[in-house]
Amino acid sequence: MISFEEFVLEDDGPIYLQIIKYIKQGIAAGTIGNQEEVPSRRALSALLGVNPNTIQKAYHMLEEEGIIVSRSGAKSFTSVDDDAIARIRRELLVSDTTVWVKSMKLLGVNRDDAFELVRQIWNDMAGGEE
Amino acid sequence: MISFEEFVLEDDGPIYLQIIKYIKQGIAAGTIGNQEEVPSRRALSALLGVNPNTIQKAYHMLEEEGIIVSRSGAKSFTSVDDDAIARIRRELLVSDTTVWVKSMKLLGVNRDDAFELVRQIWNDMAGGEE
Amino acid sequence: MISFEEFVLEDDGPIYLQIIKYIKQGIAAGTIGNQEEVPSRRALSALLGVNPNTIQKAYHMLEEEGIIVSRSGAKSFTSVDDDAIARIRRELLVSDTTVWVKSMKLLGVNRDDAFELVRQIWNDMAGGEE
Amino acid sequence: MISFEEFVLEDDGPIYLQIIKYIKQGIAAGTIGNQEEVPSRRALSALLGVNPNTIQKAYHMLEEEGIIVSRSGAKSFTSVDDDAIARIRRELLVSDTTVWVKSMKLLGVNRDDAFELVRQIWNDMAGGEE
DNA sequence: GTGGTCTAGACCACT
DNA sequence: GTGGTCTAGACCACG
Repeated sequence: MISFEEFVLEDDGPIYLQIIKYIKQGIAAGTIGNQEEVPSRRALSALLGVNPNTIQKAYHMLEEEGIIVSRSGAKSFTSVDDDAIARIRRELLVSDTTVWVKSMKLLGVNRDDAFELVRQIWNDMAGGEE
Repeated sequence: MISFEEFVLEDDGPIYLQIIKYIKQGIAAGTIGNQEEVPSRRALSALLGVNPNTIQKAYHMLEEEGIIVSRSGAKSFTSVDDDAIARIRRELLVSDTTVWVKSMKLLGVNRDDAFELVRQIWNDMAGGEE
Repeated sequence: MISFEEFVLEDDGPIYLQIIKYIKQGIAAGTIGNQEEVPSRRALSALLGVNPNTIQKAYHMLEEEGIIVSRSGAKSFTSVDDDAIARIRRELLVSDTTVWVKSMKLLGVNRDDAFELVRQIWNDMAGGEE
Repeated sequence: MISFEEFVLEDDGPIYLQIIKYIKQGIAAGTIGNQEEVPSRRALSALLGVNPNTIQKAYHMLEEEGIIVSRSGAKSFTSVDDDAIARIRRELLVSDTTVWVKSMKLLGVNRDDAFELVRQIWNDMAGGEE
């Protein structure tokens, strides 16, 4: 069963996109495996405090991407082979890093200063690889 | 006069927020100084190809934050002292970098691999410091 | 025993309403008589390939209308006198035909062209009187 | 401008399908022409007493069928050439007539009796071709 | 309990 | 004012 304990709802963009990104990140990180059970619309709706329809929209788009499969009346599961995982992982790595690099350039920071800033922040944060 | 040459319109979120963020980043980067003239609503509307109302909305919110003020008829100017600039800059640097580091850790990327990925992407992008 | 051989499941509206309409039409047509046995929930569920709850819902509404009643244990039977049959039949004939005539008039079809269209379609369809 | 004076909201099926059918019938009957203005979402929403989003759904599906064209911020218009009109007309004629024929067969009415019933009802109704 | 669909209301960008 | 999108709540069929 996919856990949403780590999920925090931002008020940045559409909620359904935040959910999609969270699941993709989990798959790319290996936290979410293949044929893993997905929380029901109602359960996740109650947990996150959003409307079931919003969850439905996120799941529906993931289903169109082939990342989860749903059958009416039955539970839903992930469906990701190794190729799909690699594709999702690369997609997230490039998009997130591009956003950050763009921000650094806009702030007039050169690459070495940016790396130095990362070194200061990286170790202060918990979790992940060291 | 504030330049919008570096500005690229994304289809992420509301346009007026993108404009606000661009100006704040410019101030933080030092490319936009104090008492610098802001393009007229009409001119910026034509340059970016967006509706004048959208520009008006962005300027209005910046005025409420005290970041731009209207003087001498129709022209508007920035209004930020050095302390404000330094504060905004540090805030943006830390928050954007923290977001990216968090994402890399979620994806299980170690620091050296993350740096290597940045090196690949940094030079492929136009603009900013080299 | 009511036969469901002629029944075809559409994807128009709620299934339980389709079942109710089918039985009412059968009564109006005379193919379903008074005190005729109704298939068990389980049997009809298996025959139509729909969920037993859906059958239950249809039967429950028919019971509330007094059209079927439960007798002698689990078996259910129809309960309609001749006057009721004639009234239902006339209602269905007039309402369905009125709907069709209204549609033809809206489309600007005269009566003879409408009849010619019916002749083309009537024979292509299976079942019913020839 | 398309008129909705003749439109009556049934509680049969989905509202957006009723709206789609009404517009298609108008096009097939010649009541609605090419390049004719379509009521705005808000205006039709207020007139029919339904949510603007329901109108939006109907219009969106009509746009996917190429029957109306919409531009953001501008009014919407129909877009139907003679071929499209003929296609829509045939589609409605066959589907409506098929429904009626199916109903008559289920009620055990033969073709001649059905025709006689139509003759009784046809002239009692106002409008359309005589 | 499950997933799927329809209707409702608010917000955004644009003319 | 216009069209487009996001979130919300209720209902239906199904296991």
